[in-house]
Amino acid sequence: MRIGELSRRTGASVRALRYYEQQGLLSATRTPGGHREYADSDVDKVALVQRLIGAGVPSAKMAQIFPCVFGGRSKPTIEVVADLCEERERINGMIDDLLASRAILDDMITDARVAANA
DNA sequence: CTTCTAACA
DNA sequence: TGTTAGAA
Repeated sequence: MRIGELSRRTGASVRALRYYEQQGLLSATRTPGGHREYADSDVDKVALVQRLIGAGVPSAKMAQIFPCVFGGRSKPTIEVVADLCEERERINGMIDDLLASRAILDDMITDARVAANA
């Protein structure tokens, strides 16, 4: 499929798709006319990238942190494992912040209900 | 009409 | 990232 279809099927902008390629997160073959040609499996790859971006993982480091998933055929390094654990910790922090935010909202909602019925 | 590259009020 | 120009 070409970039337009991949864009529609993933929700990622065409711009973002080309950007992912620059970051080494996506590979595409070229048609004789120079157009990018993607495989069906790239839909899932883009979904993963989007998920990681959503989790706050810098796209610049993704290619190095996940060599086992993207292009690089190298074996996971000790440092890679360390980076992975680091990201995990960061995400745990995000989860804690979200829980705290929800708790605050819960209190606000409770107070608002009391005020509304008062 | 779709994609490509390069660049920026 | 969006967007835009000019070309294929």
